[in-house]
Amino acid sequence: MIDIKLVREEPQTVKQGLLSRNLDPSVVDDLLTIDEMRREKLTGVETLKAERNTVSREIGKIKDKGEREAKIADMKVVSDSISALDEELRLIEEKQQELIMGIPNIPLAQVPIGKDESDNVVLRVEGEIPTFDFEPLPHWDLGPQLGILDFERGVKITGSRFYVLSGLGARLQRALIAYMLDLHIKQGYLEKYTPFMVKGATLYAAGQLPKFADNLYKDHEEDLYMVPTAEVPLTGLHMDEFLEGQQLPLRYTAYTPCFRREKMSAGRDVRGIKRGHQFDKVEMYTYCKPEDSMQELDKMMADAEETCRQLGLTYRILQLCTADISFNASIAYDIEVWAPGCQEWLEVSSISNVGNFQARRANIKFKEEDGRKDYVHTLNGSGLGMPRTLIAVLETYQQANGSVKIPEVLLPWMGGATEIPCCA
RNA sequence: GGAGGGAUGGCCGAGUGGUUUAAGGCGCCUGUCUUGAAAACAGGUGUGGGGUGAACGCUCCACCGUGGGUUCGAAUCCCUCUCCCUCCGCCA
Repeated sequence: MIDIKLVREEPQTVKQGLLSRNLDPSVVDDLLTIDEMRREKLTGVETLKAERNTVSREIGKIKDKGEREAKIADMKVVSDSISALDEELRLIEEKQQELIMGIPNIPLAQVPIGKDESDNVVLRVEGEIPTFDFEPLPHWDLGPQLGILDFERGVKITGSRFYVLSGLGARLQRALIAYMLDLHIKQGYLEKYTPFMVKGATLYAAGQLPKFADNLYKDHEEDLYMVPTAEVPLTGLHMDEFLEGQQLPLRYTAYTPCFRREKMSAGRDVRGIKRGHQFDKVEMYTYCKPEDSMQELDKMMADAEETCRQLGLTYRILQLCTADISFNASIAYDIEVWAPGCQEWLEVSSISNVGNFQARRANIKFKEEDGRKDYVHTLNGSGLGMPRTLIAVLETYQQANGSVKIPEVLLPWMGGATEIPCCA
């Protein structure tokens, strides 16, 4: 949520932010108009309330019956006006809130302007595009051939875009998760195990509601949603808290499954397991002071990148342009790994500095010993997203005989297996 | 699922319609005293929003778990929901 004071004081900044995201800036003027109305209405009703408070206190002390009755009658009229004005004010505030909740974060000046994702900037590519002396298979052929990936039964028990991992395939994914969590712990993040379901208020705080309601799975009788990313419960952790300055930065890592309807992506990426309604992810999340957030962004980037490097994957770093950074983000980078079988770059991580955008919604502040108070900055990044990392590992480490070698760093979790044999 | 109890400031805790403008205590901050500290004493100490001002500030409104209601006036009365505790039942 952006600051209404910023809209008031620097409407041009906000408009430019919207323009850079290719959005209509006229909402800023609407907001200014409604804010003016709101303050006018507020001043009026508060004056009446002040009067009522004073006179009501006097009424308690008045002994003369006639005088007392007269004042009560007067205040009844005042009270009725207050009720009416309060209701008008409520509607105005509701409208204002609705408008402000719909405004995305303002991109930082260094974010490249772009029209769509094709304007993202490839900052660098790490590792060589691997070459094979045989035709590398895409995972949708390789997985079933190895007996570790079962599309039909996933569809049978749940529906399209669901699959079952089996044997060493399931174990490989579990190894990836365990390895990533352990790595991030070493990098200074505290592991959290959170609920996989959250209430509506938590999703509002994280910026997922109201805008992305379509993408969420919701319980049909309670106010409970399946998490679309661990970012949501990790934001919720410190919702409505005043943190001590000396506690910061707080760095967390968590594994959760993620549940998304993917209505927007109907028909896209239907082949294989690249995009499902349920996927696993290890997330990194940082709360810090505003002055430290760019440095924390660099750290989180480096920490996510280290995962790809240790896994021996070929990857590239993209700086997202204004059109492609998420609603919450002020600046963001993606990490994409190369999948030699399906011959494409797969997004396995998106790392964002959210600034105080989420902290405002979630009401997370910190206090310094010298009395300074401010909203924290939050950052989030995947480290990494699961099925796609699994795809890249399978496709990168496949051998001519049809087997798949296990990357060195995963061996401690593989129960002695060093490869997935071709007829598992 | 059933029965009962509870939710008040950073913490403890009083408060069943108007001298409560949330008592008192603890903690914290400032000052006096002291070489320094402790103790003692005095003062201060929440969040959000509005108005005003160059600024220290001044002032008003709201907030006693949530959302409604009754009333001239609600922490206090009524309804709703949430959460916590105790006991019973069921259960991986």
